[in-house]
Amino acid sequence: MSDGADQPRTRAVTIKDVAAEASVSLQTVSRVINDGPNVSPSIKQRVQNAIDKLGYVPSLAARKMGGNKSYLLLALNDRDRTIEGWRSGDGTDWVDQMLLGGMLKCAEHGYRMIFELVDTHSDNVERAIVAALSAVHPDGVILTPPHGDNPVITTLLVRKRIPFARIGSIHDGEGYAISMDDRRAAAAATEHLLSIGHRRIAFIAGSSEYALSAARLDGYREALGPEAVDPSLIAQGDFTFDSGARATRHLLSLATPPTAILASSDQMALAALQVARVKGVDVPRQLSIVSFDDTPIVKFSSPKLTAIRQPIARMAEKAAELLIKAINGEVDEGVPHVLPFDLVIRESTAPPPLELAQQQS
Amino acid sequence: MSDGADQPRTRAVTIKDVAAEASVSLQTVSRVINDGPNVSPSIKQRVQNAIDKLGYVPSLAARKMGGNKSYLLLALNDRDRTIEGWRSGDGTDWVDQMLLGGMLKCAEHGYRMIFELVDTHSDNVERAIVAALSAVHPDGVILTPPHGDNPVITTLLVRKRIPFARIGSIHDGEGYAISMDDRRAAAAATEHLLSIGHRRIAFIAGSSEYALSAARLDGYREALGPEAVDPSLIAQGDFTFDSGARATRHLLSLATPPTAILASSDQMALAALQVARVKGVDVPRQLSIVSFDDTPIVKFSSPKLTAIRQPIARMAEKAAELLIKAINGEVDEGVPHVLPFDLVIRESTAPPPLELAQQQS
DNA sequence: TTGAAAGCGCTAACAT
DNA sequence: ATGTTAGCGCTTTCAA
Repeated sequence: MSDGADQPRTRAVTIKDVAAEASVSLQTVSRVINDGPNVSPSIKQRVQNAIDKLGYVPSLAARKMGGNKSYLLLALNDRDRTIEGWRSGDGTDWVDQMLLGGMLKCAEHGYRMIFELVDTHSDNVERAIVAALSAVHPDGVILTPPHGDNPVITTLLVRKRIPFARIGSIHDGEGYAISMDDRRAAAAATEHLLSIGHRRIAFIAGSSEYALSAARLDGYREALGPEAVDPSLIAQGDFTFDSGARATRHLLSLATPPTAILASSDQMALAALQVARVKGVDVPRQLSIVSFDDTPIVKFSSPKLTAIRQPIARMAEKAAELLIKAINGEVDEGVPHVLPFDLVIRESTAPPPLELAQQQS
Repeated sequence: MSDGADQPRTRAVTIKDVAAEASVSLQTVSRVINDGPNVSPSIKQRVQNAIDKLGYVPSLAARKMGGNKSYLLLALNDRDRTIEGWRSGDGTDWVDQMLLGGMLKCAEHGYRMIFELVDTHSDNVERAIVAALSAVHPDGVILTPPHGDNPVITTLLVRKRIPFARIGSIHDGEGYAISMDDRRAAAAATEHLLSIGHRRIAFIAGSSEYALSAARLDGYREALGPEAVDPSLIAQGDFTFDSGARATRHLLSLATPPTAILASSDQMALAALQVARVKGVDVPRQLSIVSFDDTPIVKFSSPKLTAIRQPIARMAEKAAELLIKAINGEVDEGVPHVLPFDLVIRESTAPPPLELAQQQS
């Protein structure tokens, strides 16, 4: 095997080359790159020309070594949950949406987002995080559920003085809390159902481990009006398909079954749809269904599901934006950032059967 | 705002600290980290203890600066296509599957995968790639379709002597070609349809920009047998839903329409399904549909689609594995690596209507 | 088998 | 407004 000394191997272009080309010092080039002060327009132009001519791009590693910035944001996702989602092909596009929002925003500012999985359930979460931080040296960290609510992680980050954002985390505290208004979203979905005539609206709650589950339930109650809440129409689920199926079977077997179901996740809504089909209950004519999250699959079911759309990309974008600002010293208030959601009305919601609507009101 | 000089800010643990802790030189620690030769077991153990005690993890940036390895693999994806997929929420999990295979394999070997988008259609692809390479200095690059077939990119990588893998690229040449056997897969799908009695099997081709489109068409032709190929049953698509809908409308309006359709992508198959529904054609009783890719959504359509499953995760895994080996000098032959596919039979395929089957055979 | 010295490409602090 | 110097945390020589 020829040991490639045959070609003069194009050495990488460094700041030195640019400095030589422009006949200035390294430092001046560095100043131009970093948009630093005290560079005369003419020299700046000269350096810029050299950069363009040589196609110079600074090495991230070297920048990190020299200064104290790595131009890296680290996005931490739950390992088990993420891998399980990928393996099962459940159609959840959480990761994609977060890359969409996060990567593009980072790129805008010359940053890069490193995506990493962390095993939360292990008792040495701390070690795992420290390892990632030590290896990557990110300028900021993006925490996704449920990491944003893990005090081991947040206090570690605080101690290390690394700015971080908590996506999907509601409570305030250290780091930027970024979420959508789950309460209002549930209320909006409920109001939509009320507005088209439904009165017996059931709610399938999500796992109580997540703060947003309670928020959604609150929104549902609020929209209904306290006096109109029928506890028998509130079922407990855990976001999974199976739990949704179980809850729906229960609800539909009630003496006076609901005319609409608001499910706290797409999987549970899809389960409701399937149970309804099996029972011969027509959706949406006999039963309306609204789901939460709006992952891709709900657009491909039949009927397509009306859903609350979670603004994941925008949350990731916001997180990146706030962190980059923080890194540059533009400190933002620690106020929770609540992003708008969408209620996407598709085919799974319709007015209730006439006789039932009358009988109820 | 208090300016945190209150806490003694935990300085990062470096190789120096480990050396001091173990009372050895930096170099010895470096040797232990890199599993280098000439370290006595006792010292090695001592150093390892210090590493564990201090929770030391080497900095990627520093390693890159010192040596010539970055422990980074760069995965290049098509910018427009990827973003468009993310924005539209089309349910494609290409990126997820590639992260699944690539990231986990990288992690096994202490590597990291950096995911990056590149605008292929721009005339300065080269500049974009050079920029990414200069910034990241990856030890290897993973090219995804259609990048693996872009000579501008591959020759650049060859010139820079950066090992790379071409996922979904069939032809041999520089870099590791990793693909699934698209020809055999299309043939297998066609054979499945033949075996349950179909004779008029239509094929919706994918965009000719992709080499695999031709391979799939070849497989279809081959399984059918040259003499049985009816050119009017071959329609051109470009992987998108719309193109699939157009092709299907055309096929179903033929004087003697097909009893089965093999579509080169899930989106096109889903489109076929929808067009059939609109036209009142029952799937699978009057029309069978087989799709390519097996993204999550095809499991949630009704009927669920029979599909060829692309082993994306395994291809990414293979790519990472080959590259890491190459980096460590274990050169693999340049032989194309063809990975196995699955034909997942679900609900969208069934024997053709009896009268048609008879009339045809 | 171990250690010491040099340098990777950059930035921060300090000149000028 | 520009240049010079000293590292950053490692690995790669080379020396012992």
